[in-house]
Amino acid sequence: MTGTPSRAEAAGSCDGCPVREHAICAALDAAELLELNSLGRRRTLGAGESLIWEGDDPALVGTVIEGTLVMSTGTSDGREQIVGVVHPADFVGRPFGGATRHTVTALTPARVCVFSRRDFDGFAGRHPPLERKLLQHTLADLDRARSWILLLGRKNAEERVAIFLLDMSRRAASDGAVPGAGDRFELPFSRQQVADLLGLTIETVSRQFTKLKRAGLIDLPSRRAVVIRDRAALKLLAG
Amino acid sequence: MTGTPSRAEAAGSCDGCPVREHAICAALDAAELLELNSLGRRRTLGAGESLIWEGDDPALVGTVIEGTLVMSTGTSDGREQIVGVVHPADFVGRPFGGATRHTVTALTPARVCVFSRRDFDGFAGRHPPLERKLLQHTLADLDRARSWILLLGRKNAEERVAIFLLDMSRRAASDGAVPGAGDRFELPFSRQQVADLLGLTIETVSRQFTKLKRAGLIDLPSRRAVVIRDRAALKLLAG
DNA sequence: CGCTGCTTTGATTCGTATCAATAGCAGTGG
DNA sequence: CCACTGCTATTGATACGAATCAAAGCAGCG
Repeated sequence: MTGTPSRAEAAGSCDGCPVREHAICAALDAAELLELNSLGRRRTLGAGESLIWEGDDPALVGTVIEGTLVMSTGTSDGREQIVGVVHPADFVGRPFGGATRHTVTALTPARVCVFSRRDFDGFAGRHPPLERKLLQHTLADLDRARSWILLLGRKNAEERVAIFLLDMSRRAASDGAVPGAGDRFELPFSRQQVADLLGLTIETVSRQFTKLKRAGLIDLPSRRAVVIRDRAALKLLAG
Repeated sequence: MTGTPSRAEAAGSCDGCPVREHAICAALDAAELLELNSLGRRRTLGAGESLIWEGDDPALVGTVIEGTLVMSTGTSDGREQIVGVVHPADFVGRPFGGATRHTVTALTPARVCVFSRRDFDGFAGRHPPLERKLLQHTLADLDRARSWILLLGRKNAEERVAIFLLDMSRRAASDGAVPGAGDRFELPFSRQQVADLLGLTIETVSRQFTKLKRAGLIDLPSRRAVVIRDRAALKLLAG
């Protein structure tokens, strides 16, 4: 999807940044952007690499430029739960006090525009439009978190997997270059990670995948690839 | 806890408002507060009464002055899930576009300071400190939603109930007039509502309550009353 | 070609839901 | 004051879905 970064982008400027219009930065004009930019830096992450650890302090915040990341927590006895998925243009980290509660890990190679919380808080305080954009992003995150609560509280394994696949498909369609896409995509998640996201075990996820495949609703050409064959039926299962 | 409302408060002014310092209004000075106040009105709700319905539009937003409310959604086949609990000083409703996704219902008699979303959005846009406060509240809500995701995704019935009771106890202690309180409190929830909150059935909740009672960790003097007898043990169960 | 790690599949167990009945409490009217 | 009613909560028996335990299959990679 991304070609070679332009020289300006590589050098850490915001010109040609693919999320310029969608991230909170959209609230800033060129001069302000330059100022904010001088406070932060680009960070590249490999798949599996973590940006922030649970309980981290001094904390980092930032905007995802490229790649998919997850926020996760564990219970004391080792059970894991993914509590949020972070996509390009999403904001990550916890501004305004409070220790970071989650580990943030890249699932795919990723680029993030990061700031120390201190710097970011200060800058945001001087730029209300930025805070307004951040508020809007946060409200959207909260909506997503709440539908996830419904999924985890009241949906069974089949419904969870159906919802997950439709969700992934929608996202693939939205940022896919090809307009007709969305029916065929690569998951950024391993089976275990899908399980950690849906509050299930890897075995249950696997079984549900094969069940959907056998029923002809989806196809699984490779471990990470998914093809939606019968979206309507899938939506029905999603409840 | 509340005496007779002062004449000013009854008339709809903010003087002596019990959440003046904790709600988003804390960001405003006297003059601004007067202006905001002129846009809204007080609404009194009886227990069980709803303030906002799922898919509502024209939408309402506001600040809870007194009482406990819940935000809930249901699946098409009638399963219910509570996706958020709203306490005094909390903000409720969805500003900035997007249809309201949840029904908001009072569990106890409640007073809410309400605005039309349109009016509120406009006012907020002209008052950055208010938006900043709202952002902080929203970030806190998001944190709470995410710990709830962990609970629903990875905790068993016993852990869920233990966490719930400790949570309720903490809240009772924080707004209780008596400083030594927190070990004895009234639940604003029926058993069914506890079940809807914890993603369980009423029978499972009841069984866990009796189990904790028999184990001597809690006491249940009446349907809604709870006494914590062994907080340490309860914390252990909470995981 | 044979590791190594991920995924699928199978057998069984366990926790919670479901179904069904009883018990307790609050309100109502005799 | 007590029977009656309706509602909420508790308790019990059983069923079912997902977890757990265990093994085999499959891809990527030295």
